[in-house]
Formats: sequence, C-alpha cells, structure tokens
Amino acid sequence: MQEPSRRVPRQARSKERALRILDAAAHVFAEAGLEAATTEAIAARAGTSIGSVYQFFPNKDALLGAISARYFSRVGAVFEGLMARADEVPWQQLLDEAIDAFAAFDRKDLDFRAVWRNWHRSGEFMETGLALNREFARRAERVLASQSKRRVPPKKRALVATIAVEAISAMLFLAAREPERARAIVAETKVILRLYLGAYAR
Amino acid sequence: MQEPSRRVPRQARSKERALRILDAAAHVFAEAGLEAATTEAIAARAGTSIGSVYQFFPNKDALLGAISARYFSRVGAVFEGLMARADEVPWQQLLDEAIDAFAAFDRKDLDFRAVWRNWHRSGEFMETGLALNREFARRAERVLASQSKRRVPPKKRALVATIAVEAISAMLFLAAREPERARAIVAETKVILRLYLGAYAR
DNA sequence: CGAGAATGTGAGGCAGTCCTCACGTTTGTC
DNA sequence: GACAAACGTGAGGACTGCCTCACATTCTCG
Repeated sequence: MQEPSRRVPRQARSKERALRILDAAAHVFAEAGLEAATTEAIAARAGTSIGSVYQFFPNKDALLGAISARYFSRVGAVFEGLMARADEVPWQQLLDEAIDAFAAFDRKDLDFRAVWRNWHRSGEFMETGLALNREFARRAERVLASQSKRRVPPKKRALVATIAVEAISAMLFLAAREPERARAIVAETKVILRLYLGAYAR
Repeated sequence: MQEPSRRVPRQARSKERALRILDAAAHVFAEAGLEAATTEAIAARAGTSIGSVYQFFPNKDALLGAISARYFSRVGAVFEGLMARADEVPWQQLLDEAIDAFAAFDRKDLDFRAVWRNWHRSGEFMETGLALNREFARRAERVLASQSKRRVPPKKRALVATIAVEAISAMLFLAAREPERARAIVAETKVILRLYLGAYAR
C-alpha cells in the first residue's frame, strides 16, 4: 500500500488540474463504484489525459484515499464547530443542530456519495471511516457524560454514543437514498434520537 | 441482463455441486466483494472447475442473483413466521422477537454478508433489496395501524415504519461489524425502537 | 527572447479476468 | 456390458483496465 512518490504541483495551473481530477473522480466513484469506475473515465470527465491523473496520484486507490481525506477533514470541521459550544448548549439543541448540519453537508457535498458508496472497500480505507465514527462517538459520549444527571456506567455510555452516531449515519444515508422524503426523514431522526438519548441523559 | 439458458441439473450429484458452488460464491463475495471476487476463486473454493460454474450460472452476476434470491426467501420465511401471530401478540413482544430472530439469522447465515456487502452494486439487484425492506415496512405499518390507539396519518405511519425497519437493519449491520458488542447492541436496538414506536403506537 | 524546468499527452505494454468449447469421465438403461 | 445422455474439466481466446514512458507543450526567470 505504500505509494510511489509523485510530483507535487508547483504552478497554479497544476494545482487546479489536480483538483479537477479529484472532483471528477468523486463524481465517477459516486456513480459507478470503485471497481467499475475506470481511470480513463475519470480523466475524460476531468477533461484531461490519463497521464495527468498519474502525475498526481500513484494509483486508483490513492484517488479514493484523497477524496476520503478531503471529506473527512470537511466533516471533522463541521463537527468541531458544533462541539465548540458543547458546554453552553443543552444536548437536545446540539443534537438537532448536528443532524441538520450533517444533513445539509451531505446533501451538498459531492465527496459524500463517493465515500459512502465505497467505504467498505479496501481495509485501510474502511478503518479510516470507522475511526471517524468512533471519534464522533467519543465526543458525543463526553457531552452525554457532562449533561446527564443520572449515573450511567462508562461502558454503557460508550455503547449509547456509538448507537446514536450509527443511527444518525444510517438515517442520513436513507435520506440520501430517498430525496423526496429526505426532509421528513431528517425530522424523524431528531425524534428517535431525542427519545433514545433522553432515556439516558435526563 | 437476460441470461443465456443453462443446463438444469438432473442427477443428484449435479444438484449438490451447484449448491456447493453457490455456497462457495457466498463465501468469496462476502470476503472480497463482487468485483474483487474471481470466478476462478469461487470454483477453487467449491473444489471444482470454472467450467462447472458456467454450467449452472450464465455469468458472475447470476451467482450473486441466486445467492440474494436464496437469502431473501429465507429472510422472508422468518418474517412470515413472525407475522402469523401479529394479531395475538402485543407489538412490543413482536418487535423483540423480530430483532432477535433477524440477529440470530444474520449471525448464522453465510449469504447475509455476501448480500449486504454487495447489495448496492447492480441496479436491478439493489432494487430487490430495497423492495424487501419496503415490504417489511409495509407489514410493520399494518401492525402499527392495528395496535395503535392514537390516530396517525397514513403517510406518517409509512415513514415511521420505514425508519424502524432501516434502523433495525443498520443496527444489525453494526452488530455484525462488532461481534464483541453484538449482544449489547441487539439489546439497545430493542430499547431505541421501543421508545420510538412507543411514541406512535401507545 | 531563450534555455531549462515544469507540466501535459495518449498509444501501447502488461496483467488479470470472464467465459467458451472440445474433449474426457460418470451415470443410467436395456 | 454397451451405448447414450448427462456431467466435469481446464487451457486458452477475447477483452478490459491500470499504469508507463517517450515525446510535445507551456511556463519561469535571467
């Protein structure tokens, strides 16, 4: 899995091209899936040649790797923004805001589909995705701990946080699959999670 | 997608072989994913030759198709069994039994992983999977309607049933991914769904 | 403006997979 | 036991897709 080193773009034109390739790759991966997507199709969509693709990315996996890194860092930023106010805001509101934020993000972000369609592919890549969800769960757990009046054993708390994160994840995925009902699904996601977390956080 | 006709096995030996091939395919698909799985690997695992594989199945997709058909019919049977008592049993108990039944089923069934790892692949195949979940939702909706004392508009009822089915699905998937916590996850799945459905069914 | 560095190109080598088919083996029947 | 039908086999044809590399183009800077 170690990547042969590639040229790092110096001129602006080059950087732009690398970005166009990444965007094209996200498009094609999202539409076709990792294996069905061909590097030629990616190059064509980016309006360039395969040669250029391989100037910046050592192989096909690296493309998905770069896309997922970009997606994860964006998602992470959104999460950071929410967590900054974790101590001032009641958890119910924080939950609502988190769900809305991620829903809006996923609706707009092209990388999202590319990642979620392929994240169970290569082992290393999947690990990254799972690690992100675990990180989310850890943060959520902390909020839960600080805002719940009832004593919940740590192991249980970790489990509850994991369930919550995975449930949100699954619901947002469902919303992406059913655009007509997306709004209603997001609303119900808030309902189900308030009820669930309410049982532990109250 | 129309399949060239293949020989239908007449001798017992032949039927057995076809089954062995199907089991081997489930194994390999589950481990490697549809594209990464090679027909040669499937033949090898079945202890036979590629030629034999193509005697019974016109192509690779047909293998996954046959596996998914088998899985869906098995799952459907489990669901039928539960639904037979839908009018005599309170929904809470029915829910618990359903979750337990599917959890046990998925833990044991080899086809399960093959299907759930690949079900978003080909369009036609994915449609089958989604249709099954929709069917589940429709049944669940009926139970909800007959056992809830509160009036819930039909559209909302359909949404709630969908959310419930998808949530269970996602949680069982999570349980499959984290075997050490599987038992606890299943227990929490019951909790979260009782709370959610309780808000509409009471 | 000109030399050299950086960048862009795409035909084709190479590796790998799907599936066929001509031939060998086993089973059933009289 | 002998013949036909069913079945099993695996080398190889046909194809596809990843990635390289020798050459063309554009940019930078004195």
